[in-house]
Parts: sequence; C-alpha cells; structure tokens
Amino acid sequence: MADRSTRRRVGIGDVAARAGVSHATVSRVMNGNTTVNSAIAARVQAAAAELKYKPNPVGRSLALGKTETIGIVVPDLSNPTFQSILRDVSIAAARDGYRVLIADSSEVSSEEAILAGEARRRCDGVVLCAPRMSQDDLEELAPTLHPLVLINRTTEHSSTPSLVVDYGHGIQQLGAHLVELGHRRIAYLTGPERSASNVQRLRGLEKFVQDYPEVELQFIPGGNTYDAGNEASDAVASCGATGILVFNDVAAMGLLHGLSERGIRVPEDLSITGYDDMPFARYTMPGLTTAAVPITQLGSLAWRRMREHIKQADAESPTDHFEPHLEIRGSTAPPKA
Amino acid sequence: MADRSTRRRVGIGDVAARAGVSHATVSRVMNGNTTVNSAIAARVQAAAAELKYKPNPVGRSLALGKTETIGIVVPDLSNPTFQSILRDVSIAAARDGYRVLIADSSEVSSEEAILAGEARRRCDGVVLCAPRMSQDDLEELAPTLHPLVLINRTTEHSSTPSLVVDYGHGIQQLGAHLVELGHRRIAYLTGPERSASNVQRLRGLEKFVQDYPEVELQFIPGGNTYDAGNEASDAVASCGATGILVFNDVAAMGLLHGLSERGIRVPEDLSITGYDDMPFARYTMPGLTTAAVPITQLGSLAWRRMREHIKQADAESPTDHFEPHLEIRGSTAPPKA
DNA sequence: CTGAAAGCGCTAACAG
DNA sequence: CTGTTAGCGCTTTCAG
Repeated sequence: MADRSTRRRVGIGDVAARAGVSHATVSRVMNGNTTVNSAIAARVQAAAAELKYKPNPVGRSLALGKTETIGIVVPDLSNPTFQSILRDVSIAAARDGYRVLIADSSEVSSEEAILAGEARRRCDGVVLCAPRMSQDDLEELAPTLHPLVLINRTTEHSSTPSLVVDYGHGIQQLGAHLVELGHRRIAYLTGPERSASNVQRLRGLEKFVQDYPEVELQFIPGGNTYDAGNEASDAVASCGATGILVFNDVAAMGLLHGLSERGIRVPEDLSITGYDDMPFARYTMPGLTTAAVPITQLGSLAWRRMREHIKQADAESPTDHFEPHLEIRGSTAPPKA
Repeated sequence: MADRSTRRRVGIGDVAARAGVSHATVSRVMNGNTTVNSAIAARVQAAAAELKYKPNPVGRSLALGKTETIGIVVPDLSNPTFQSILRDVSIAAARDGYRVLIADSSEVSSEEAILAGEARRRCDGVVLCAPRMSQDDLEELAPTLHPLVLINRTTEHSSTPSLVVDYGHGIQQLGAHLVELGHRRIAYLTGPERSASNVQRLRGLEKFVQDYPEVELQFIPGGNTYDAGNEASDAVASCGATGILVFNDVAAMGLLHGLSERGIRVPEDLSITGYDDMPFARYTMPGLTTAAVPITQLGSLAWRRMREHIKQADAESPTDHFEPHLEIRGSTAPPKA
C-alpha cells in the first residue's frame, strides 16, 4: 500500500468530490471526451484547476497498458555518436508526447540484454543502439522486445526495423579520395574491435583494395577516443604511409595534435581523414576531411519507425540505409613529391 | 482496459497457478520475503523461471508508490557539459538500481517547469540542471518537486540540495593567470545571456577588475558553440586585447580556428583561455589553458543527494561547492613586447 | 506460514 | 450523458 507522504497527492477522487461528480466523469473530461455535458465539464475543469490536479501517469499506464515512454540502450553515453542519437531520438519522441528512458551498458555486452529487457517492461518499446552482443544473442533477444528498433545492426527477426549507416561505403569514398590525390601507401587507424561499425569499415576497405590494387594498405591499432588517436601518433609517424584513414573524428583530432607535436605537418607531410563529421570536425587545424553521417535524420527516423510499431504491431520493418558523403576539408592534399 | 497483445504477458497469476499457490505468495517470494516455506518458495522460483516471469514494474510502482526512476531536465542535450552530467548521474543511479528519464527543454525556459512537473509525476525525484527560468519561477517551482536536486542554481527552499560550480572563481583564476603573464588588455567572450553560469563568470570578472585595477577589460558577445566562437574571430582580432577569456572550451576551439585562418598566432600574438576542460581541450592546437570543472564528482554527488532525499524526505540539503582549478597549456603566453 | 481481500489511481464497459 | 463497476498487476494488511 502506498502512504509515504503525510498528505497524499491530489487524486481523481478529490476532483470528483469537489465537482460533485464521479471519477469516471472526471476521467472523461481530463481525456477530452466530448460526450460530457459542457456545464459539468466546466465544473470539473474548474475543480481540477483549483486543486492543481494532474492525472497520475502510473495509474494511467497500468489501466491503458502503455507508458508513453521508450527506452534507449547505448553502449556508452560518453560517445558523441550516441549522445547525438539519444538527443535526436529524444527530441523527435518529445514532439509526439513521448519521453525517453536511458540505459548505458558501459560497453559490457552481457548487460545489454538485461538492460533492454528491463527497459522494455517499463516502456512501450526500445531502441537498441549499436549493440555489442553477438549475432546469436541478438537473434534470440529481438523477438522478446517487440516494439524494437535497431540501430547499426540488423536481425532476421521480421518485425524489427533497422537503421544502418553504410560505414563501409563511406570509408571507400575516403580511400578513393586519397587515391585520387595521388596517395598509394595508406593506413587505417582502427576503431574498437567489438564495434560493428569498425567491422563494416574493415569490410569496406577490403573492397577498396580490390578496386585499387595499386594501393598498399596497412592497419594500425587505434580506438575511438582522443587519447587513443593521440597515442597512435608514433606508430602513424613511422608507418611509411602518406595517407591515414582514422576510425572517427575524435581519434583523428587526437592524432592531429600528436603529429603536430612531432613536427609533422598535415596535410603537407601526411593526409588525415576522420569519420562522422562531428560538429567540431570543421574546426580542427586543419579542418578534417571526413565522411558525414546524416545522423539527424537517423534519430527522427528511428522514432518514426518506433511510433509505427507502437501504433500498429505489424507495421512494416524495413532496413533503412544511410549513405555517408564525403566532406573535403584541409586535412587532405596530394602527397609530397 | 488493457488488451493490446493477442496473448497477454505472463503475470503474477500465471506463476501462482503453475506453482499452485496464491498471488500473494508469489509476490512474497519475488521480493525475497523469508517467511515463506522454503519448499514452496522453490516451487515458485521454478514456476517463475519456466515461465520467464518478471514482475511488471508499472503494477509494482502503483502499489508501492515509487518508480525507482529519476528524471533529469537539461536545457540542451547537445551541450557537452550536460551530456557529461547526464552520463555521470545515470551511471551513479544505475549502481543503485535506478534509471533516468531525460527531458530536454531546448533552452526554452518556459518549458522547464512543465517538463520538470511531468517528470516528477512519473519519477521518484528530479534533477534540475542549470535551469534558465527566473529566480522567482524557481522559488515557486522548487517546493512542488520535492525530491529535487538543483545543479548550478540555488533556492531559498530549505529542502532542496544544490550543487554549484564556482564559475566566478575559476574565471578569476584564469584572469589572474593572464595578468601574471603580463597581459593588461583583456577581453571576455561572453556565453549565452540566460545562462546562470555566464552570469557567475561576469560577477567573477567584476571582482577580478577590482583586484587588478590596472587591467582594461572589455566584453565581446559570443556564445557556447563552436560556430559562435568562430564567428567572433573578427571582433576578437580587432579588439586590441592581448588575452581573451572565452566562455567555454567549445567556443574557444571555434575561435582558435578562426584566428588561425586570419593568420593570428596563438599564443604568440594572442593568448586564449577556455573553460570546463572538456576531453578535447588538451588536443586543440595549441592545447587550451582552461579551468577544469570536477564534473564527475558532481554527477555522483547529485545522485547521492537525491538518494538521501528519496529515502528520507527531510534529509540534509546542503549546497555543495565545486572549485574549478587552473589547467595551463599552450594557448597562453606573455604578450608580444 | 499462507490465502483472501483491499487498495494503489486510473480507464472503459455497461447500465440506466 | 452520467454513475456504477470491474479491472490493469502488484503489494500488504488481516484472518486463519
């Protein structure tokens, strides 16, 4: 039983009493049911206003079987990519009167299923953002979450819409751009191993070397943080490549700093590319050539798919593809003669 | 009535039936009530496991009068400061089994009260982060939100703990640092007008000019974004000052880029300081001298205060102060002779 | 130690 | 058009 405050919050019964009607009528008025006599409705509105009555959403949720809340689980809230997705989803959902509950798995893949399940029980649906779990685990989990929207992963489960950024294509474009500038010795500074988007970049690079057999491609272990990029500076400086494809803009910025400290000029001595076109990418020095991910559309589309499935359980479940496009700035140029 | 799925989720009744006991007993077992006969308890556990039963949190919340969720309302989720607070609060809360619901007011101060109220109704408490609303509005709102924790604002209301960063002190330190280097003509590139933390910096600067009457201080309109900093480049370049205090690291980075494009060297021609010591601040070129805000402690302390008030309505409500400390990097140096 | 029953705050059939 | 009543899924008194 609930009784934790000295005097209870004002409930539907208080309004009913004050307006001299039943709860049911108050409920009808609060929900804009027009079949209520307007005089009575006015009386109820007045009573509600005087008491500053607001319906208790928990009671409402229990009765309606919906919470008007969605959950979003991300691998790491400190990652700008996920921050930006979170923000866009949240804004899109808010426009339709929905809220978002967040869950951060801290990159622990075994937590993802638990967090997603919990979120699902409290919410009308969940968006799983770039989950790190294995494909098998994902296939098993997806059906239990139903209104589920997947970002940067796909599943066999027929009623799960996916939104995927074609990271492979973006990195191919960046590579091609370097080749056109005249680079032949190229290195890829890798991202986190568990990241599906890193794997996609690697696949894209396989195609890239097929398309340009004259290119000599090597791989340098990196990461997705400023520090990781910075720490790779020595390895990059000594690898012999003239063009470096970096996993993302964050790592690229760290690398840029480290190279500058070592007296290596970009783009004169070395060309650098980032990935994502984060807000700061145009303000590094020099500005970063990068692949822009249309991330704003992504958040709002994720919400749209979610809303469709909330409204209608068997709504369509397409896989939406997002194509990054090249954003050429000052960090790339022809190699030294 | 709720009936939107073809077959309902498994509820407490299903487990009870399967184990041949009453709902009450299942409830007791699920809540670890030890007064249950262990044989029966085992039977219930088994039944629950077979059916993959998980208690419905909405029903639970209604009965218990608590949701184990807190709300956090921020002015703008794209602001790195708030992202970082959100993340830290969320991680701290998660450790105690609480979740967080987010609300972004999009810098619209009139939305704050509404969002906070809604969040409060669905949650056990709310964290109001740097609200833009007037002091009067805040005083009126605070008592209605009770378990309320305020970040970067304070209120008269006796049972509202506050966490405030002493932005004024930090900017004084930055100013003093410039003076020690020999700067006398200094400019402050301002932040958003409605931002309390900008106001605090302005107050700190008042004291700063009192302490150093030899300093000539001017103000240049800025903002809190990369673009705002960048757009202020011309104004900064022509203002005659030799040291620029920028509202935060983000704007400082934008400015750095703009100055570089105009051939102005930092720190040789102009010294620049940021504020916040965001993760990228050490990787701008040159690295930013800035005031580091101990923001991680802030998030976990905010949660601790919140938890205290959830557990005990009349818990203490101190105002916790956070002192920024100087972080000196390459963007400041003595002025040109 | 267990079950029956009431109640959390609300919505929605169903009568009237 | 309005009130009565049942019920959403769970917890907790209160008897037994």
